[in-house]
Amino acid sequence: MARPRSDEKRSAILAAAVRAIDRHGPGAPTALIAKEAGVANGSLFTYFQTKSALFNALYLELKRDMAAAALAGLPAVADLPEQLRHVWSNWMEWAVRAPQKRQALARLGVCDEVTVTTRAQAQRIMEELAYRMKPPPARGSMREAPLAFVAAVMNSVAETTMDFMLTDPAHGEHYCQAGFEAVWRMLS
Amino acid sequence: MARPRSDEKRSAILAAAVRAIDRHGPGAPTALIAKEAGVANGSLFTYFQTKSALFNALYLELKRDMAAAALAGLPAVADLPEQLRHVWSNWMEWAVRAPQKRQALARLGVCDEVTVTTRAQAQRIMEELAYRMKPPPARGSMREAPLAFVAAVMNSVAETTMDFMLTDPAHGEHYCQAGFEAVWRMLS
Amino acid sequence: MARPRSDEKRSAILAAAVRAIDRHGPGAPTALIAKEAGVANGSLFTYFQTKSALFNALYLELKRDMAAAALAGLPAVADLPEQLRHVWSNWMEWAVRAPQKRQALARLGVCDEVTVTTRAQAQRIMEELAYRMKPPPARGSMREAPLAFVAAVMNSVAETTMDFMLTDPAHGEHYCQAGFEAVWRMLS
Amino acid sequence: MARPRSDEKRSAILAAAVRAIDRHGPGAPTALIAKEAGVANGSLFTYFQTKSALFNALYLELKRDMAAAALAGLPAVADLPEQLRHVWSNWMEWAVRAPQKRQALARLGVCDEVTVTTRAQAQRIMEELAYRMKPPPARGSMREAPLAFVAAVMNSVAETTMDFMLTDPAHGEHYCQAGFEAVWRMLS
DNA sequence: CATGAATGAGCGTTCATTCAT
DNA sequence: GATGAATGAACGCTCATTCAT
Repeated sequence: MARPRSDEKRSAILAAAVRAIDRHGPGAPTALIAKEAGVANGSLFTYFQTKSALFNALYLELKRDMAAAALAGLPAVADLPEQLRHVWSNWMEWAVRAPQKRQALARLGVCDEVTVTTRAQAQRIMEELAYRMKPPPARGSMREAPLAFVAAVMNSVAETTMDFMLTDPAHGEHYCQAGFEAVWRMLS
Repeated sequence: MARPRSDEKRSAILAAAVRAIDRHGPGAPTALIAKEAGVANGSLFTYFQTKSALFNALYLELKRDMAAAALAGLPAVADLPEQLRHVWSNWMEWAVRAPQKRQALARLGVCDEVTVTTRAQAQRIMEELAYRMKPPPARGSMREAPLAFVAAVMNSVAETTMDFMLTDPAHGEHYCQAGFEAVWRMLS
Repeated sequence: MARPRSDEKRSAILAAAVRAIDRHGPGAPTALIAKEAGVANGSLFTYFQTKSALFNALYLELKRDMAAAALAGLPAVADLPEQLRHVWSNWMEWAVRAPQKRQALARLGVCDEVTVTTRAQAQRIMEELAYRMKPPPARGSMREAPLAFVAAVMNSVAETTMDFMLTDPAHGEHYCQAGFEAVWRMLS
Repeated sequence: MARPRSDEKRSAILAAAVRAIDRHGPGAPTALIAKEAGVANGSLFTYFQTKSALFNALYLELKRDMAAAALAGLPAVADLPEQLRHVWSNWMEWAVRAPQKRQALARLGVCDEVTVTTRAQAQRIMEELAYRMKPPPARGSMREAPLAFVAAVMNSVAETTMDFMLTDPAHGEHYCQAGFEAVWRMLS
């Protein structure tokens, strides 16, 4: 099957899915997503074979988006802690800037429709983040933990931090700081 | 008085719900839950006014169960690190012993049917855990973070650790150890 | 089967049914009726074998109540028009005084659960009213109409009049008058 | 454009609803209506958002149908009584010709799902009938009654007459006559 | 390819009636 | 007899997916 006509429509569907999942969770009807995207009900299935396929694609897209944001503008020359802080800030800022994406991603993360395969791909994306943030292991037993575990822990702390930043924006900076410190200690 | 409402049936429904949510997520049909519990479809609604009510009750029950397991047999006299390690071990063991409960709890935690009120109650339960584990803050900026945030971060690391322990049981002990160390460093 | 214990309970159920049907129509749950009557769910079925049986009994009771009210205090010696006006006034006053009964009766009148047998019995009750109101037929073709038809027409005009009196109480007297006049002309 | 919404199907649903309501009252299951209309269960909801919406639309449609039938072929030049008799005959004939519609309309008329708004629209339709039948008020107190009341009374007598015509068709003509006379006297 | 009507299995919940206590 | 929990068929409505246009 040739690639469907319009990349624009594909993107519109993905963007609409973000908003729909943010508001209604993974139970958001495909009809609603299509409507928000400005395409017909059935057209959604031209671009994604099933609702699951859409969700899997979206999950990866959001992970990539998040990772790219976190790594954006990374100063090549800077001492390690500064780099780490930069990545962390970027990451948290992404969540604050695009709360719908953040929420959609969180909801997709726990939804059965996202397959193990997809999750594995996503993990690989995240491991790069972890890799960049991980200092040379000096001591402690976390150093022997597989990268996947480190990445997952880091990610879960990040998620929690984002939650608090979004729920209580007045102290956003404070949570951001505390979250970073937690991760930093964990890793060092 | 007529046949009294049976605690046994109530428990059977809750237990059935655990299994059903473990397998099918919060979308698990009430009919399935009832069937697994060995009661009629409509009887479920004698014990819980709505599916939501059932889920909220179950969420609290599972949190309480988990907290109780974590705090079980806490040695009164022991130095702090030992106590912490004990709690952490209990906690992880609970997840390994009752993976369905663990999974159901995780799924309920991200489901819209669980209300803010219920979450607030649950948080209070978990804060006790955090309180017991929290060492006297000596330095660092985590010390100024509200207890809720500390509890949430700790919980998220625990969840991640459980995931790895359940997915890769062969290295369960290793993850348990690494997770503990992460939390320990974070807090100290 | 002996008559059930308490006539009081039977009456309480009937009275509760009036209120429930007034508010919810014939779809009112038996459980609600029982609750309003202050008896247990199942007890209702000790006094009335089925919901239908309850409704049929209530229908007759209300018709009787209405007819009795209409004929109450009928002056033995008075010219015909005066008697008729008296009956009509009584009738309308009943509706105004007991709007729930009136509404319940109206709702039961169009409900399938009330059987033809019951309706026939009710008609006999109403025919007495018609008989008392019917002047000696002098002319016109209504004179040849069967009493049942006359009674039914009279009843339908009365129902309509009641509706307007209850909906627009400010002009109640006016509608009462106009309704009476309509019936009077019809019959004379 | 995709398959357009079919007026044929819409009509089939309305017609099926007439039959279903005639037989089972407003409690008729939507599934039954859909089946009788030869469409899928869910298709009914493509044409009418809810069961209530269907009932409201049907109520208006039937009222319009009835009014149109009553006014059909009204001789332009004829003395007043003759015109009135013509309308009345048409009206009664409609009931005899389409007893299911008549019955469905009667049942819908007392059903809570038909809203006040719909009833108001229906009243406007019926007032035209009343207007055409109302002779120039010469005397009596009905002349001061609002048109709505006159229309309602006329309608209720018509309904009663229809009932007798349908229940006892052998004397249909007789009831038709007597009903007309009743209305005529009432109004004149 | 785009459209949106058509499909029908599936869901949460209700309720008349029964029956264990 | 009184109670109210138990039952399970039934209902209105949704929604992923298909397919006629």
